Amino acid sequence: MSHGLTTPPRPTSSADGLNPAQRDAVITMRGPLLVLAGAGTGKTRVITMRMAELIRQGVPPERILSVTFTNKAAKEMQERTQAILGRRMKTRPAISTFHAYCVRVLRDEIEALGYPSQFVIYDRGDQESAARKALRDIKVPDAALRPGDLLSQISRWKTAGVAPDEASQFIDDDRGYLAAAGYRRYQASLRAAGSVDFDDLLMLTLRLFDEFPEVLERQQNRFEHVQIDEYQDTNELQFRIVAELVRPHRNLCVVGDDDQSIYGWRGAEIKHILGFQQQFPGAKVVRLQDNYRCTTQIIDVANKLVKCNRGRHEKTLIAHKSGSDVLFKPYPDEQAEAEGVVRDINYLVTQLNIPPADIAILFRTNEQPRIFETELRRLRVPYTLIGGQSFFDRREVRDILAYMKVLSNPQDEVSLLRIINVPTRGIGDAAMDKLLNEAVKSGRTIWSVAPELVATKTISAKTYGSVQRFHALLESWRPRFAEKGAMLVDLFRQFLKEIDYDSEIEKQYADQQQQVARKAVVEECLSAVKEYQSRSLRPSLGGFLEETALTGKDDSFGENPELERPAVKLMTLHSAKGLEFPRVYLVGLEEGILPHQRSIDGGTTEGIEEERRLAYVGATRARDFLTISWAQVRLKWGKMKPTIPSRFLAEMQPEE
DNA sequence: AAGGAGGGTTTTTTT
DNA sequence: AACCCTCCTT
Repeated sequence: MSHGLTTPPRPTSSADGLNPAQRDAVITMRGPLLVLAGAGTGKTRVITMRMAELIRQGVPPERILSVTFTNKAAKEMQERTQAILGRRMKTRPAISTFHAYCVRVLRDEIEALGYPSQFVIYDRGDQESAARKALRDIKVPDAALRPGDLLSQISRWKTAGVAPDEASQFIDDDRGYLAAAGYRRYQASLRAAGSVDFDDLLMLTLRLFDEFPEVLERQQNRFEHVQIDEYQDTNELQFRIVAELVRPHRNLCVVGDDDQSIYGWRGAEIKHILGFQQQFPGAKVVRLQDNYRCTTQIIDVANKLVKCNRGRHEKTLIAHKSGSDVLFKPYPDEQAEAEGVVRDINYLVTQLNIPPADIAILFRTNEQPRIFETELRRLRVPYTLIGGQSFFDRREVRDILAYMKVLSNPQDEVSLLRIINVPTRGIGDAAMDKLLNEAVKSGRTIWSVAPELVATKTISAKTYGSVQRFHALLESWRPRFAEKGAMLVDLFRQFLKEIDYDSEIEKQYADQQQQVARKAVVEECLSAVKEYQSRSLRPSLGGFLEETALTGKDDSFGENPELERPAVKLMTLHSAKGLEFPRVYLVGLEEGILPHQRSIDGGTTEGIEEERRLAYVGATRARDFLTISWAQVRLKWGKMKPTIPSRFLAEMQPEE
């Protein structure tokens, strides 16, 4: 049987769902291979199988690099491989996200680029603060260019490999001019703090590869095989890193589904999966179209929907089990929608004994779950909100992480700015403004310009005293945290006591219950540190921060992983990628929400097509039951506004 | 400098 | 409706 474009597979008796030719290609092939795997065709299983087979054939595990999209997926793959191979695996395959892989390379090699090896990774919140500060430093008012917009422009530039100095060549209007200036300032301040953002991790790795052949060679020699999951979501930088890595042997296996590409806004380029055969001539292509997850009814609806997209590899999923019809439910308003959905769920859980964990509510934006949460709480249905901003965006968590960052890195001005007056210690906005202006102007730290400003009476002696005291406090604690074998949790608890962080909470929240809840959040942070310390070989504040930046919510915080809790799952369509549930409620199918207003306003077909793929991803998360709902009236900024049913509804049920 | 009242704005998804 | 910013008072 020939390789190349294989025909849709007939289901075979083999449990892996591959026909012999595919099996052959997937498992034994070297050289470039593209596995086009539709939703629910078991692509993770295929990639794991391949890895296990390579190891069986004698490839040392550590010579295989598997790149996944999330840390959660990495962990899962690690476990599956372990389960297949058990004791035969003496070493472990390198399984990680792109970013985690880059961090490992950079920790060893980044000094060549003039960065400290102990660089700090800025998470999304830090990036926003840094962008805000950059705009402040160059005196751009918020109205002219929002920090969020600056960030996405910076990200686009970085992904395209445009350095700060070059950015002005790529602008066509005043906003672009401001953005270019903002980019220069932003990057300079990260540089000065020895910090990197997510894009830097990729960009700097690529720069190392480009400028230091011996570094590239070391990495190339490390791996004999590279495989990438969710290939449809790779951006330009990731693509180029991979291309460099596999250049000597071309043993690259990528798995993905162009119909599930939902990160275009983050720079993901469908062209990489669509053009794989041009990029890697001679590549074999295997299509997996047998869906083992959903019912015929669900697949039918999903197929109809995604067929409306133009730029895609043609394929049609084939379902293998029948179930009940997909339900389409209009509700008078959003309140009724939440009540209706939760009433259904409550019935399933209490009357039919369906495990709550079998049920998911999926939505487009993070403002949607609120009302569902309220209903779930009212009926006492256990639920968890996945992702979103729940934990990490809480003020206390951000404060605490900022303190840790400042303690582990004196240069981190962005974090310092957040906490220098939290709790209030007499360093007000006016004084900070002057300190920062002088610091920016002379390119020094606020600590070193403070004496001059007090001498010229720019700041008051009282303020100066507070600044000095705080500086001394940080300096006295820093070495204690840096000590070898320091008990991080205990130290940090003492530290919080000394700065009297509790007083901040008490001041901020009048309500007793709120205070208790917020203090519990602080405790949660501390237990995360404790947990990290007990598991880590050489624990340090920096190590903890790196982990939280990279893995975020899944691992380092929270007792048991959110996803495994016996509760109804609430999450955005983006977070639902890669998951499946017996029962799914896809809510808010309205113009302006799905497709999102911003994509509609963008006016491009690609924008709408990505929204359509998002709906497609949502629908195909459901194994057996899918309910799609929308509200006919929705509360927007305190006002009821009639809605227009999503265009996707008509596409999913064409005869109506 | 700090806290509180009043007014204006709200535009997505996340490694 | 909720949040953030600004201005005002202490």
